[in-house]
Amino acid sequence: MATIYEVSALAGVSLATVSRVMNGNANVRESTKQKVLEAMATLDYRPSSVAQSLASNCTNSVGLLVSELHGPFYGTMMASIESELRRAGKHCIITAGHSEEKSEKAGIEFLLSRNCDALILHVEKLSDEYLLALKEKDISFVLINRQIDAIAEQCVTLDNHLGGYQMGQAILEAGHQKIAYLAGPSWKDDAKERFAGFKQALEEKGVELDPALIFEGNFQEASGYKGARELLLSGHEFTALCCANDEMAAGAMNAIRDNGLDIPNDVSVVGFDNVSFTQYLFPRLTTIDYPVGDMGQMAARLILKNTYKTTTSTIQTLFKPHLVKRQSLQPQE
Amino acid sequence: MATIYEVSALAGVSLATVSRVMNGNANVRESTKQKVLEAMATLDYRPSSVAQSLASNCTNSVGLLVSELHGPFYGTMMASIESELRRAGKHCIITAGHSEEKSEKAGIEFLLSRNCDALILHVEKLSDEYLLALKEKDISFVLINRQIDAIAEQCVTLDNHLGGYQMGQAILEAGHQKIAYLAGPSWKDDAKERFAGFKQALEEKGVELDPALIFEGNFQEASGYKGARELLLSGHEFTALCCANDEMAAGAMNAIRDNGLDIPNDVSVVGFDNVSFTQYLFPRLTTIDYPVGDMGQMAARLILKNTYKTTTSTIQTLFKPHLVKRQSLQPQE
DNA sequence: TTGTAAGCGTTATCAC
DNA sequence: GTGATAACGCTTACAA
Repeated sequence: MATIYEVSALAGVSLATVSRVMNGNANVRESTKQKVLEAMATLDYRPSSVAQSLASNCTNSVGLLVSELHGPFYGTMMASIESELRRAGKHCIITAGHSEEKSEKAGIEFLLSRNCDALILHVEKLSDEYLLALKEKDISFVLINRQIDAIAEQCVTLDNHLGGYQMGQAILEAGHQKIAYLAGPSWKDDAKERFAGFKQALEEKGVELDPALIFEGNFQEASGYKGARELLLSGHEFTALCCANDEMAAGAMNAIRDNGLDIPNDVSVVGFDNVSFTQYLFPRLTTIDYPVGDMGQMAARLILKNTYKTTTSTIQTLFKPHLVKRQSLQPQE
Repeated sequence: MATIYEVSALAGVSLATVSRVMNGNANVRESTKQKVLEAMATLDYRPSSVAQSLASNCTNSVGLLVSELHGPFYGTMMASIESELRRAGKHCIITAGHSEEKSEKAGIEFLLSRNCDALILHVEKLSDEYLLALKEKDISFVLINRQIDAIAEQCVTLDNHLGGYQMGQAILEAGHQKIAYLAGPSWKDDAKERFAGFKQALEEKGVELDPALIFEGNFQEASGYKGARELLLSGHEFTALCCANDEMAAGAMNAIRDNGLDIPNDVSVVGFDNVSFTQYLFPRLTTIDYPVGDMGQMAARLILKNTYKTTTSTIQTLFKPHLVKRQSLQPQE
């Protein structure tokens, strides 16, 4: 691989001049610039990004920590982040935190050991304290799907409460009164907020939520299956099942049908997130859209603005969900 | 950030010694080693991976090019690759090729500009020539889901022909005779092979495939919907619909039901790939398993073995698919 | 076992 | 405008 030395020799100029035409900022006479460009071309020169990083103290890399690299939710998130950063000439190093504290810490350490200029973190188990300590260490990062008031300006979040509220509204408007709820894990803020918003919608209309019709799952399909099954077998009637995310809704739909019931004639189902497979479900799932693509893009822009000062686009940190009407929710006469 | 100089000063040893204890290969007296370790700890020293890369001419990074970062297939692939590499202390830089030649080239250029030690490529539009030229340039890479005989040892592939054959066998064993096929794009090798294997299975049993019951889609859900719909409206009867991948199967299932037919009573459906959402479909999709996780892991191991010489695990480049029986395929009396 | 010193390929600060 | 030259923070012969 040719180096800048060979280019400078061939072009008959100094290192500095070659560097100048590469970076295009300083003034170089057009004719010398051409000589350099030619030399680069004939040598098939490519600058060493490693040497550039060492000299400039900037790696142009941002670390991305997600819970899993598979899964429709993270897929959309990673895709939007990568594409936004790549347009700006930055690359991302992606790694997984596996929803475990130790693993999330290790992931951050790993990214830091790679000298990322900034991090985008989707962490579930890490404490606020740990994250605030990162901030103290002058590590620049943005949190996605996590709210810490002290650093609100670097948190990109969804209004989960509103989403839960919209879900509640939707089934009430459809005339349902006997309603079951498949909750997410209560230690997760988003799960709590979705549930709180949901309950608020019901309360406002004076509809009571039977405690026997609440099941706490873990956001995975299997727990959706199990939850719906138990709810069904408990004997408490319901005409609508609201699920705190789409995975659980998918599991629940299977359970409902395995119990011989029809969706949505016997029971309506509503999900949350609007991940891609919801359109493949039968019936197509009515759900609350989580604009994870937009949020990923915004997380990337925050980095671009704060760390690289390369964009001035306006910043938004709180996003709003919205109802997506499909066929799994049916009006109750 | 503390540097190696400060560590060496504090520990009262030379740079080289610090470097030695960091890398753990050369011999260092236990007592001096402890001094160095202590100094590192009190300074909270972290080596600069950038400087290490420059000095050692190894970035410990492997570039990964996939068509899209979202999508269940790529998700599983990326997850397995990342986890295998990470265990070995390597990181991956992931980017998207978007199934377009220009974009795939740009992706590779991008990864190369980042000085990756090796690449793992899932490319669709790039020519064999281009890939062989990469090889000539001494760029170390492995191809996933792509067979080029001249560099077979660095191609990790699935036996798609066998998969198509298994699919054909499965529906014949279930007693179907009137069979429709939703093919993948004919310019893709995997699509061609799946179809060829499928046809072979039918031919061996003397079952004819009506040309009017073949539709060429593009592996996306929408084309599955469209294909199934056209097949249905064509008036040619069939009791089983075989799809060249799961996405199209999902679309087809929606089309079949939108046309008032039942799955699997009126028509059986079989998919290919066994991506995660197939278990959420109703009825759960019978499909051919594509062991993409194992293949991703193997791709990573190939890199670990060839580029980093860090593993000696045995290498396998051809993988076999297998039938996964679920509920969408029903025996025909 | 440990130290010295020459790279690695850039950027950036000065002069000129 | 252009050229020297000193960083940047490590690794790695080669000596000692």
